[in-house]
Amino acid sequence: MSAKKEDLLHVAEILFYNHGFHAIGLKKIVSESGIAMMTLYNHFPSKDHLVIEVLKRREERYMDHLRFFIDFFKYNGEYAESDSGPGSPFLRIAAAHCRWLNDYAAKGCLFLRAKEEYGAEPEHPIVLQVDEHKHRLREFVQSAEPSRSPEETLRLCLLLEGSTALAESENLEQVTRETLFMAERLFA
Amino acid sequence: MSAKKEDLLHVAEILFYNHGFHAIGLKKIVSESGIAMMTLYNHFPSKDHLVIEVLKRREERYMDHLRFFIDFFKYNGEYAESDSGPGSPFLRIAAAHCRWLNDYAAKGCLFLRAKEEYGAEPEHPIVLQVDEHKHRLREFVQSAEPSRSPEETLRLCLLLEGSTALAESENLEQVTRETLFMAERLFA
DNA sequence: GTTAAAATAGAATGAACGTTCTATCTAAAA
DNA sequence: TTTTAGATAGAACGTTCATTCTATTTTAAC
Repeated sequence: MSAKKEDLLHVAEILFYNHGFHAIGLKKIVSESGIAMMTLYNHFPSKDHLVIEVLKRREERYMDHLRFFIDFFKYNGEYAESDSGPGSPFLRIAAAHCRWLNDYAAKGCLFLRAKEEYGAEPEHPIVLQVDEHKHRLREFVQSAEPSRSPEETLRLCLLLEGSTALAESENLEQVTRETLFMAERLFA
Repeated sequence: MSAKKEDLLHVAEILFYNHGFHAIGLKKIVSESGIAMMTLYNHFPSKDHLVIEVLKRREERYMDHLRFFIDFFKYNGEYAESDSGPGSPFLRIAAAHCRWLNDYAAKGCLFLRAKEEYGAEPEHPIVLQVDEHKHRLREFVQSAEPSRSPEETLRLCLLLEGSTALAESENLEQVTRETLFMAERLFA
């Protein structure tokens, strides 16, 4: 991947996340990333393709983040104040997700936001990309602790979505604390 | 309130909810509601003012819905399959909210969506309107069962946000079932 | 029935949109 | 050194945006 393309995707993700997909024009993206309009169209045939690539790369980073911090919390019990040790994978996922919120996601879930903005067409490629992402995330959670029932997996996903949404309007530290408390109550 | 203004706000809310705020132009709103452009500007000085009025009315309907179904579920224990009777206000709020999701909110929280689309300016009137709405909602939850701690109130709000978000990508009946299950586990 | 004010339809405005075009520049292959 | 292909900057295209203007019609008061 060329350095210009990296810059482009980096700037595009920041602008899309801060302003929304329809609110940001390609001119702002190329001017802020210092590349030419035709270079953008050389790498991506349309704005929609750029959006999809941004989503793919964010999913990759989010999943890497989860995997990294699940392991990290395994050896550092800081996901909760209890003495119960490193905790189950479910608890570590909750902690890793809250860390993601703190570091990168103070303005909601970019995937849901994309689905909301393009969701009037349920077969739109961007919408399908988001649906597939949410499916993969649920499967990741399930496979992290296969002994859990599908219902328990859905409950953890609900906690993750809830913490993301609530952190948009409430104090993140409180949201994190209560998310981990609820996860312990439900999955201990 | 004139009938034309009612039509305008009704159509605007549907279009905003289905397509997003930036994606919908005023021309589509006036043409779909069958009124003149200058009539819109006679009632609302700008698109932002129209958005705020749409949000105000949706909050009113949502709160009325909650109040109505909290009472309804008080005398009809259908919020859960348990035999525990009509349940606490917290449990009834969870059930009423899931009913709202089923009837009116399959595409996420319109308030959060507004905050996300206009949130680049934290002092934007639309953003402030959303912040105030979320504050009022939390106070409503707290006052519905004053014996609950602020932490418990935040936990229920997290469940509400989580069910709204998760219902965008998962089956609503499953989401409802697990939301009520979690509420019972946490607040029984 | 006349008059004053409000509401109407639809065009006009200037800016921004996604996309394409053009003409210049860069850099390796021959 | 010349050739060739791709990358570049930025203007141009046709459309749509929020907002304003104009000219006509409707409404209500006297």
